[in-house]
Amino acid sequence: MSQKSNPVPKQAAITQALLRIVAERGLEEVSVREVAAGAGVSIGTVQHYFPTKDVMLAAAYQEVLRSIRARIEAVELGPDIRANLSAVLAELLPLDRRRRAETRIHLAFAARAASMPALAAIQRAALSELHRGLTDAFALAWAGRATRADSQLAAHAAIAAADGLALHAASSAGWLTRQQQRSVLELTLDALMVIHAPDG
Amino acid sequence: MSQKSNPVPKQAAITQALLRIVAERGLEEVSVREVAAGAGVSIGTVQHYFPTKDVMLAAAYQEVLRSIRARIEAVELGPDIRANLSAVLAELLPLDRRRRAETRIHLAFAARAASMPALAAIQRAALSELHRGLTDAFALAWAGRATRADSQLAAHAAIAAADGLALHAASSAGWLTRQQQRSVLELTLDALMVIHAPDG
Amino acid sequence: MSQKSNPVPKQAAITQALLRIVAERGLEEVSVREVAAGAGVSIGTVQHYFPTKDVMLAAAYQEVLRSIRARIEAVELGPDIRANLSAVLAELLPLDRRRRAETRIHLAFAARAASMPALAAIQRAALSELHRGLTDAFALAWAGRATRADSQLAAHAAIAAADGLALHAASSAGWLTRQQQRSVLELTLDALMVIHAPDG
Amino acid sequence: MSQKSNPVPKQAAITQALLRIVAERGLEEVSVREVAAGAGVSIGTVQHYFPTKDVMLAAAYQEVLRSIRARIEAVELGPDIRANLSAVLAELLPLDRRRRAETRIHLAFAARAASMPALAAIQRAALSELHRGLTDAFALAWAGRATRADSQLAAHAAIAAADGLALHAASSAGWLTRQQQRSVLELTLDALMVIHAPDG
DNA sequence: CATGAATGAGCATTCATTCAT
DNA sequence: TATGAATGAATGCTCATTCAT
Repeated sequence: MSQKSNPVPKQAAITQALLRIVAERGLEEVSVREVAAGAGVSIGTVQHYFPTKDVMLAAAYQEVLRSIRARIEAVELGPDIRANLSAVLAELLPLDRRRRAETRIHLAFAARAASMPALAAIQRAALSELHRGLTDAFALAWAGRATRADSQLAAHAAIAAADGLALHAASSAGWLTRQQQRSVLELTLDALMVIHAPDG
Repeated sequence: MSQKSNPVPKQAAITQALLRIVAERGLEEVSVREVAAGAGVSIGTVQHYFPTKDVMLAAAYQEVLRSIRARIEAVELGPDIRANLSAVLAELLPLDRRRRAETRIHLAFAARAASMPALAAIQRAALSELHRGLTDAFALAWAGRATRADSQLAAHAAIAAADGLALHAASSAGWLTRQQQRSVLELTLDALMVIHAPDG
Repeated sequence: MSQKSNPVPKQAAITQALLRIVAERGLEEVSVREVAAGAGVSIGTVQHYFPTKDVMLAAAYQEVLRSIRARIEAVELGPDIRANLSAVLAELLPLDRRRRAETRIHLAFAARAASMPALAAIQRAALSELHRGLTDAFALAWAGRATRADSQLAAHAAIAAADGLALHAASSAGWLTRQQQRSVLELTLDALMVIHAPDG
Repeated sequence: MSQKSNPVPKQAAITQALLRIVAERGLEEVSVREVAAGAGVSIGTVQHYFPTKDVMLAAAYQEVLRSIRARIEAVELGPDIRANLSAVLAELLPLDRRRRAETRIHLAFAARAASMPALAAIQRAALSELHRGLTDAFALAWAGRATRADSQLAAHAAIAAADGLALHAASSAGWLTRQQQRSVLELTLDALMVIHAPDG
């Protein structure tokens, strides 16, 4: 069609279409048919790029995790570690349209990962990277006052808090307001920080 | 109807078969056929009790939540509130075979609830009940030193922590050992309690 | 329920419900379920009165033919044979709400009769009776000027004309206005009568 | 595609199989499975060409009407209009094996058209075309002695007579012999022609 | 690189019917 | 007389996938 570049490479159009369906209707509504229609290509084309549905799902999951990671990396980090933690973890909460979509997608894949080892591996890698960053942050904040193991545990607690909130917000629509999500996250982070506070 | 008793009422056999499939293979593997086979009844019988698949899913979800609630209510509560909180929330973690199955089921339904309002309503009711109990516990522990709102927030944080851990453990097999799950939960509860501690 | 009489005997309620479904949605939409629901009785009750669906269909067909025959017999016959013919055959055309329903029902059963001998036999009996009456009418009108065979043929032609019009009107909604149906029927009867007219 | 020719294109094989089932066992016995088996293709293939059953039915109906029209157009027309009318309308009567099949099919679809507007539209178009031709024939026969409206009415009467006879013959097996069908059609046409005969 | 014909297993659901009460 | 539990075959349809072009 276009003489030079492909403004939206088909492969990307396909994963984006898939993620749109997951966000709007859930992972169980994803079919090769629907994805092809959503991407404006033929079924054959979808399967040219992704030989099986599982491969397509894995690619889409990679894609959404890449997107979340990019957003986290884009967070402006300052000298206040506590504020940095808040800012980073807030990116995991469904606080705006985009994050709401991502959370739904993430939740859907997380649930499916429970019975699809390939997805579980992808997720573990993403969790691992985030956990490393948070551990470093806690270690820095508690410089000298806590062990590496303490920081790792706190990092686990922080991610669990954020993902737990995201889970509740995404699956029980209306259960937690945006304000409540923020407050609970702040509360948990405050509480965790206090444990090894200078005069704790 | 029958003079004595129905050793395993068919309706219960059907929901149990459904939950077994969810635990072993995931919610997306649930089909009326499989459920009927698993329950040892005909397809027609399944649909005599549950006119549509959605009704069947909702009934099964109710059932698993009832089961979790029953386990929580069976927890021996003592005078030590902090210990009670641990014991109750540990019931949400996949620490043994039974709880692992329940967590997978719960996660699967929670994800689907994101696009099935009927399931979301069921879940909200269950969350609400648990939240009330935890709020009371925090309020009792902090008697006089914190507002009701403080207790409610802490309760949200505690459930989020437990469900976040359960989510990670269930979906990223191997990411968190049982010991880590326990430690992180204890850490979070300790941290939350400290906030309004007598000499905090 | 009612202490004394059954205001609407269930058997009749069932056939009436069936005929209502045929008129509104077609014979292929008739199922034991729907009929039971429409009659306000249980499926078991329907099958108590009509052991199989075919029996139920036959009974309903008998019923609608009985109803048509009753209407024909209720036609006020006068000394003018030509007028009587018009009046009788007009009862077969879907000229008002009631006759429209009956025509649809009749057409549906006639079509099915092509592959259900039991229904064909019922229909043949009804046609036979009507044909006898019309033959007599033509014979009377043509007294002495035509053979019995001529009258029989004319009777066949008259019924065919009326049923053909009813077929077109019922199956091709909008193809023939009520006025057109009447005019075509009159034209055909006029034409048939003329053949052996006194000075033909 | 194929270098030479597709001896029996699958699409046609499918409609033919469907029509065979209708002729032999009735429209209510048509199922996608049976049609696929009858056409010697897979279920998936049937639904590749006809996404829904209704689309398949409509296509088959178009096909049978096309076939009837082709037979009518193949009738050798001569200078004798009255004879032409006979010849054309006789094509609508189930006088031989082929026409018997077509009549059964036509009747089945006509009945279903009463509750399927899509089929009704198809039928109306076919009726319209036939009606136009017959109107022209009557007009020609009555040149100068009758209005266009007279001819239209007579055309309606002629089609109604033929379709009425076909209806009776197809649905009440044995009710009308082939000879009777012919005689009644001739009688009706004679009668209609006489009305505006030169010395009528 | 991209298409779409073709497949057949699988899906949820509806069906008429049997049977015990 | 009337019910509804139970059955299992059959329904229209969607599915992921293969393959020839």
